[in-house]
Amino acid sequence: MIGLADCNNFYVSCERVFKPHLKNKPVLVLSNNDGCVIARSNEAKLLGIKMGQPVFKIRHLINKENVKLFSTNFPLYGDFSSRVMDILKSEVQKVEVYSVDEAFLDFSDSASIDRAIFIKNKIEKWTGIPISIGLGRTKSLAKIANYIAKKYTRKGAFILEDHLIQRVLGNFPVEELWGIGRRYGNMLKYSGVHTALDFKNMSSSWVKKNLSINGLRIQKELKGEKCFDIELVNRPKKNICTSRSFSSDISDVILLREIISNFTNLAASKLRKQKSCCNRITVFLNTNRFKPNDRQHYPRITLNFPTATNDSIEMTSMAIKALNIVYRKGCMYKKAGVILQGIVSQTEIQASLFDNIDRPKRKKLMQSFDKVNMLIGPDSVRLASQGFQSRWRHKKENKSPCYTTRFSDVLQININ
DNA sequence: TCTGGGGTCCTAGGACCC
DNA sequence: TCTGGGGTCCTAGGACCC
Repeated sequence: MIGLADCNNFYVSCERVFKPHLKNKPVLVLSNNDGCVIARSNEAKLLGIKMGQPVFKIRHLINKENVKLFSTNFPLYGDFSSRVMDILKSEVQKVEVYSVDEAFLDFSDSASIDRAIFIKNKIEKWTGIPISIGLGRTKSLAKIANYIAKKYTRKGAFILEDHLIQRVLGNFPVEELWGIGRRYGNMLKYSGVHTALDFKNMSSSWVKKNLSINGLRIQKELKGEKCFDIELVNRPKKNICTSRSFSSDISDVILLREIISNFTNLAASKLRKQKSCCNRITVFLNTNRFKPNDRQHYPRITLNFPTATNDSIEMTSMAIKALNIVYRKGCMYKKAGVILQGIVSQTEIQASLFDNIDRPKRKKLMQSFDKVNMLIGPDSVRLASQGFQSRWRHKKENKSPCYTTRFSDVLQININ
């Protein structure tokens, strides 16, 4: 059996740990710039607030129902995530950390509802984060079991045993299946496939033709045939992207250079962290698509490095070169980003005959760069091109303290 | 006024090779 | 009548995930 542990309303739950009076109250966590809803408490879901909804469209509801808002606080969520994962790893031998709030667990040694409930309770007691655990023969079935555990059980745990599969699938909406998104969901319903059971009974060749190989795998998994294994090593990323929307529109090329320089440096440090180099860099800009009367421009350009690199200086000058090519004067840009591609391990680099950079020296420089920034804080050492302006940075008006990752934010308790 | 960020995989088609 | 066969690599676009 495979288990899926999934934290309930994860970001909201993290915020509630230090604000227990918000239990049973409607709470939202907002995206960067406090623009969209990215996490909702159950109470907020009941008010009809949707995932991804722009905040300004539900402002009246927020005021009327006294919904509590939080800006994102990723250091806090990241820290809680690793605490939860550590507990899971102490209870189960093989754990695949699937996302910030989800993990697949190998229950092949012993799968019982009591064991699942024990783990769930331990996590809640030790971290304050509520979690649900679902068990099934395959990852896809475990996902379904988790959905039921979360929605229909009190204990927060559920085992999808063989004799239940027929009935459960018959009542499970096809668009809720793992790997079936909105497009496929609509297409399936249009073809008369409404439940997971309908999907399971479709002809495999039709599924393969219309939903490609991955659709076929999902179908097999519903039949109990394992197609996705638990993966224990986290594979290095094949693409690394750093992008942001700005708090206001920007047309100033000098400022855009600073922004692109900052994005490139962030991406480069992610690249070095996983001990990789990249062969290509893409720079893109977007104007504000919600202002159709403004001049629209969505340029993107990819430049190749002569030799795969993870050197911030080399990468930044390439990125700025790219920006200078695509930038159009007079356009108001709302978002920009940098994507690194052609990622290879730093030990497998094809050297170039015409390379004129002193690689060993630069490597040492980057190592010191990273070390200082790790010890003193991000961007303590930076390239001059990164600048010091901050007017493009995010609006975060409701950010909670970093209770668990910053000494100055640690809670103080007065004992009388 | 105001609309997130970071990923993966698959497929088709074009350019190229012998 | 009749115009080969078998590959690789790369990229863009489209689907999906959290």
